Amino acid sequence: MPTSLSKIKEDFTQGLSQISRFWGFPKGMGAIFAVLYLSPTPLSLDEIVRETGLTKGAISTEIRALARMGLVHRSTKLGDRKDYYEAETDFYAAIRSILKERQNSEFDRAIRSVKETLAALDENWVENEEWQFVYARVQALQDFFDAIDSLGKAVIRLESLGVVNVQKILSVLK
Amino acid sequence: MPTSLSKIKEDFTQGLSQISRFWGFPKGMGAIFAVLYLSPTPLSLDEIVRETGLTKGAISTEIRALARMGLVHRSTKLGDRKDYYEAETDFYAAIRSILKERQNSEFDRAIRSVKETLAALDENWVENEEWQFVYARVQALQDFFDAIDSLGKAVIRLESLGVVNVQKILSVLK
DNA sequence: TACTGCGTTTAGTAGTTACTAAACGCTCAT
DNA sequence: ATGAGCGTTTAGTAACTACTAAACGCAGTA
Repeated sequence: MPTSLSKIKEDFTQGLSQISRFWGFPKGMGAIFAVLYLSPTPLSLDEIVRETGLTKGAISTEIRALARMGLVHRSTKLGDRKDYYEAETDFYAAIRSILKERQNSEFDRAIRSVKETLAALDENWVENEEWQFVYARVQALQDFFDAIDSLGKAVIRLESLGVVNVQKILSVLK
Repeated sequence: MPTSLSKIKEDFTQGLSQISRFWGFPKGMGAIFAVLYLSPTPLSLDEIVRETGLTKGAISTEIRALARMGLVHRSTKLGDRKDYYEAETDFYAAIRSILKERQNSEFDRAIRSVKETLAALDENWVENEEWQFVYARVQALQDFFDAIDSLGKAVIRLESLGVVNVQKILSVLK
């Protein structure tokens, strides 16, 4: 017995909702993106209301967040007062946009605080065991963050290279 | 005017708390890890109470989560009924452990649901435009997840390769 | 046996979050 | 002007989360 296409779409939307929630975003955000992503044409706010069951207000605020992240784009038709929204399909571009958006966020300030700890330790150099121990540990954490950061920057360049290059990276790491 | 080492430690702990919260974990979890990470010796539960200001109960539950993730290790001394905890310093090992722990989590089930959508589409093949469109989009998302997954697996091998190799990767991508 | 010192579990709570419902303001058409 | 049709903002709420305080269980010891 075949499953209907609309049922499949619902399941897909459900999946993206959970993924969204896992990453700390509202699940509605994932649902909105899913609906747009599976639509061949840009959708109006009311159409999204119909597809997701959310209210206009919620969608309005969440779609603004999605747009800031570069995951959806807003467009208009001439002689039509509605806004229309469509999903970004280049995920690497979206990631780059998200990371840029995040630039001055809580996250980066937190990461930076580790670097500041290191600086504070430098300025208050004392020649004792505890100091040396703390310094080494904080330094090690900083190195780790730097490594992750470098890799992150590498990832967001994948778009211009094509996914095939992932294999190249893996072969380097072998 | 020099800052005291204990003040520096506090700031560091504060920073890790925020990082922890950003990743969707309780901020207390970050604080506990920070305290352990900056301690040259394993600490007892009561010592962690003293350093963090949290209650035993909270620390008890959160340290269990940290242990599951491989971020802290529990040990005991002979003839001492206390447990002692210390931080994992090999972050790549910790990441590997976290990903393993996550294996059957909500996240993986969600990711898997995309693959299931693809399978459902395969089983209900119909030769029309909408079907083809949806199939192509879901396939593209799946490809993206696969690429990220490959990179993730690459990252957790960095430990055995040394951070230098990050430069190698970057040069490949250049 | 009772006591002491552990870690754990549980009940309750303050704060946060993801929403809804509805008022609002803006822009265009009449 | 007035009204209709948009998106946005706001006030309120139900559900959830990260904690606290305190009871609990379970050793080893006197």
